[in-house]
Amino acid sequence: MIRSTPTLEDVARLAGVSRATVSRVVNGTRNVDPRIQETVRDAIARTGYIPNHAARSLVTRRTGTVALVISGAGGGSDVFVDPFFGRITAGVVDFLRTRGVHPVLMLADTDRARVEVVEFLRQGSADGALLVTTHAAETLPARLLKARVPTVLFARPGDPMPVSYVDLDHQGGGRLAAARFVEIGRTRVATISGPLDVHASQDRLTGFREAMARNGFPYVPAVEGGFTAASGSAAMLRLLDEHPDVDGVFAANDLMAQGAVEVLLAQGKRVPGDVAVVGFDDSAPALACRPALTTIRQPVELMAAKMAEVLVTALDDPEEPPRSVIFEPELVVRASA
Amino acid sequence: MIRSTPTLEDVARLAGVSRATVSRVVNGTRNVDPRIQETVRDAIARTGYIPNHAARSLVTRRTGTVALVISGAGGGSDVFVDPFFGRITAGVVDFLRTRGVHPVLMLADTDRARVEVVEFLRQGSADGALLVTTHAAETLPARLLKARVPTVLFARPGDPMPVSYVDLDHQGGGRLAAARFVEIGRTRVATISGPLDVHASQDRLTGFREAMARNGFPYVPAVEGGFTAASGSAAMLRLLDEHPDVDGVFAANDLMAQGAVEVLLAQGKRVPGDVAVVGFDDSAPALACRPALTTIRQPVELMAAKMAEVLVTALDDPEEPPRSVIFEPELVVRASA
DNA sequence: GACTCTTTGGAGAGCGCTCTCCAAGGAGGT
DNA sequence: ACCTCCTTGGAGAGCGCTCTCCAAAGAGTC
Repeated sequence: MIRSTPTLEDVARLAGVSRATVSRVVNGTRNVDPRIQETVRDAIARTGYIPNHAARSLVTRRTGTVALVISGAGGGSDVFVDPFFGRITAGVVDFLRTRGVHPVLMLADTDRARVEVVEFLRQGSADGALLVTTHAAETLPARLLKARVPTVLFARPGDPMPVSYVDLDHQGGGRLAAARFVEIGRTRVATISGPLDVHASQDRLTGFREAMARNGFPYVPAVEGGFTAASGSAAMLRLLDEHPDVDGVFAANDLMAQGAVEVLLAQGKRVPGDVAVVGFDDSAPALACRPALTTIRQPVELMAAKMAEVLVTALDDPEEPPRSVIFEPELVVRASA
Repeated sequence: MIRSTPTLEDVARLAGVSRATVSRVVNGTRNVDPRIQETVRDAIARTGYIPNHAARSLVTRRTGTVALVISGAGGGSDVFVDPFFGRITAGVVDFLRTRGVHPVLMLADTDRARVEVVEFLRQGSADGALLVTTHAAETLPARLLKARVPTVLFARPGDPMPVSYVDLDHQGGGRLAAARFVEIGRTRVATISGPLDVHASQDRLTGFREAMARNGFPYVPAVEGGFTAASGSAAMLRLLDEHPDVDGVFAANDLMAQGAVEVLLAQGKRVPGDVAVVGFDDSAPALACRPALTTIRQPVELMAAKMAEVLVTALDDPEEPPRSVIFEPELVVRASA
């Protein structure tokens, strides 16, 4: 028997009712006589019927999927091994699965890729976009907005625009780090910042410096890193060269902190004895590092889940105005500071 | 102007041709007079036309997406922070994007989720499935096969069945590790295996033991771990307790090796001076570990890309018989052994 | 110049579903 | 007993696209 997949029509015929009725029991719209429902369900089971997704979304204009767009500067698919994006994915998937929505993974690392993302959304392959972007200069938010694609960003957009987003109070995070150094009496602190074309990096740096200034330390040396362990090591080397007497280092993420600790240890410094180190994120490397990192916790999974929630809500009510949700960071004291 | 998205019909009217002709120039099927093509393209540009995906796939029976299914035992979305899955994702995305195919992420950690995966595929939401499964008892391959869903597995199926897959020669990997210990003259080696309900774990263990036996070491103590750093530490502790004189440890993945090294160092042993450690995978932790891990490299990205390639090929030619591609592991010598 | 063959545009039939509208029948009110 | 209202099933019109089939016109052949 070469039966192709059964359609609504087949089920209706077998149950002796109309297509509309079968559709009603499948979707639970409107009342259907319980006995007829029974008959229909039976027919569905017997035929092994399953609704065709394309046909359905052709008329409903809904696909039940959203695009999860990762916009790296040019890192390509390397981003997937970054624990930060892993945590985002986890948070997004965790929320979406409860709503029967599926994420399709897209990379927006080249202009060609960006165009493809917009086309993907415009042709209705997904109902909306979750955009994880770090660089302030990213053009995708504006393009998506123009194409009227429901979008929620992870991190506020480079230029102010009417779009929903979730974000962290990065300045607050910087202040938390500063407070820790003050608390443990460090007086010669420096910082390894993230890439300065990233809002979050700037904010962490600003918050840190301002809080230090308010505590009587007008100048905090800073070296720019690239959010990788290697860049953290390099930055630490430079810092040590220019300020050999440094006794506290705030790194703008855990990976860089890890790199810094390694250099410090290799140079015979004790951590936190000689130099205290504070990281940022509280991701896996913070725990794996020796000594374990004191860090500023960013609830990435929660933020990602919220981002998904905001999108799904917006999808259900397109009239809703854009929303922003800002999360608060938290100091996690471990061994390094 | 409240224009809804333009359709083929709109473009056709504007260009003064039929729907079929516009469809032809959009899809590049059949010849169309260059001048008419010009007119049509112009009309497309003027209207901002973009093909509707649902309508198209309703008739073509193709969606241009595949499901990337991660089947964890019950770990939930934590898997996304595991560098192993990150590497798989990277490899898959890297290949698929060159072919204009998009992966939708799905978790199959509960039976309910497994049913949803099968339904998702059956209703034609995706053209095929990439299934990353470790546990030999996973039922999804069989279900997918029964539903006639084009599928490619990462790791061979628990029970032999006509399905395509990519895999690593895990036994060969175990042998490579054994050879290293023999080469550096270790005589009291033990191993921390992965979960034994995972084929790969069994194979690595078997390969390792057999090779050691062939070199005159009939018995290799083994403790079962769970592929996490913590489980590696726990296993090392037990091993040390039962065999205090151990001078070589083969851990079935880098994460566990990392955990083991930590315990060793904490107990005052030198690595590799007193105890040499060999990991498996060659993922990020192998490099981050101090000392850097000597490990068995598994080309995960390549394997994942191949998995995607095999699926895409099968999609284009459904008659093609199942294929299996086995990759060879490689010894990477660093500091720990 | 009549023929066949090739090229290319148009017409129209679906793909499988949802949803609006209509009709039939039963319940309730007077 | 009549009328209105509510409930519920069916008919049928699309949703936007592809693709087969047909026709017209041009090219080539003898």
